[in-house]
Amino acid sequence: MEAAARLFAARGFHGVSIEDIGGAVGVSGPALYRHFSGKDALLSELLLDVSSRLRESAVAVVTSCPGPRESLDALLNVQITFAIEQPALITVHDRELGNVPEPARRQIRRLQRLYVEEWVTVLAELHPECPAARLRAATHAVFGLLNSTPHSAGELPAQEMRPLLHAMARAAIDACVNPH
Amino acid sequence: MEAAARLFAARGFHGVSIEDIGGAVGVSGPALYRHFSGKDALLSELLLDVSSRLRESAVAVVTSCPGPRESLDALLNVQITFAIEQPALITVHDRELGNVPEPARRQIRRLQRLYVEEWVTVLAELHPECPAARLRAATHAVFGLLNSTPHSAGELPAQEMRPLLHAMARAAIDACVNPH
DNA sequence: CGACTACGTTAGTGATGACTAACATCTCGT
DNA sequence: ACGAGATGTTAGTCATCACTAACGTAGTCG
Repeated sequence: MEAAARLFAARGFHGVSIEDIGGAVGVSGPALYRHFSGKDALLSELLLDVSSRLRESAVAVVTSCPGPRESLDALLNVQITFAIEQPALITVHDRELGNVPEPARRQIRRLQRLYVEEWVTVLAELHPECPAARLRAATHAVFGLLNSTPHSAGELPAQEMRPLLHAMARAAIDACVNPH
Repeated sequence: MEAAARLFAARGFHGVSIEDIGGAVGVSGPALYRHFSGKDALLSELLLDVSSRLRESAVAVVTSCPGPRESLDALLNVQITFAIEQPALITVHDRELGNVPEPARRQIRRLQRLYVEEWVTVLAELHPECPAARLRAATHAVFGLLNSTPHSAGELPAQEMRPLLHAMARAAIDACVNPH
């Protein structure tokens, strides 16, 4: 699945063949059908895995934080860690939902929506006067900011990237409610 | 080309057939070969068009601005307008470079790099103490933020989206150099 | 009129790719 | 030891798709 994620991120779902994925892990082609019922199922499992891990982390982190300020910091760290350590998964996660067939598609959308709502809830506690739609748009914008790591890969070492992204995202969120 | 951009954005380059593109504009399949030498050429032309338009706008705007502060505002407006009005083009632009064959690929990369350097130059004038690598990473992060519009489509009307993105991006950039 | 060009059509063709079938092999528990 | 299940392999099959060929039909200009 890791190999598949890397290939899907690089060339897109339809640009990768079963043979490619098998080859990347040292087996050849149809061996994969012993583990996945098909190419679609592989993608579904990938996205379900990512979505549920993200949501689980978010829930865990928010419930164990004393207040919204700390929750937001923790949410930022979750997403930043994911974006830096698993750039391929992040890339596939927000590009390939359209290629997932219908039963799984709905479930993935649901998990993604719940993850976003986790953010929006925390932000709403911090800024009760801000309408939810605005907070949702801001959340998506912050995701875009944080998920830019695949594009700036190699520009900066991870140890510098991490606080940079944190500071930028934090500032962007504050600006969202306070247009200066 | 607009139809192709929409389809590529939705399903990925390899997920769209020549027949699909033709069908979307009311002709059927091979008619497209009267206008493009092939599917690759269509994609190349799309990306070349976008990259050069972006770079041209950036150069025009920067040279006609009195100072870096105004230049940055103008650059933000260029990118925001593009992201809001042409979400499909923006999506294709930062996803499908890997599917462009080699002669055109290099040229597109060059234009993209020049566009980024336009931003980095302006930012360097505003923050001379900040290393260029950091500014480059921040620029990519801001692009990610602004290009999030396809994800939050429909959340917010464009008239609200525009100043929101502007404020968030502005704040993120300031935070980049001033980690608070 | 009559050639030429621009632009469309339908009917192949050859390659690629997802998936299946039939056939090894390796590791077990008994 | 041995049969069973898990996990490979190679050799098809069938659909899809980029692209070509051959042909039709305006408009345009001599």
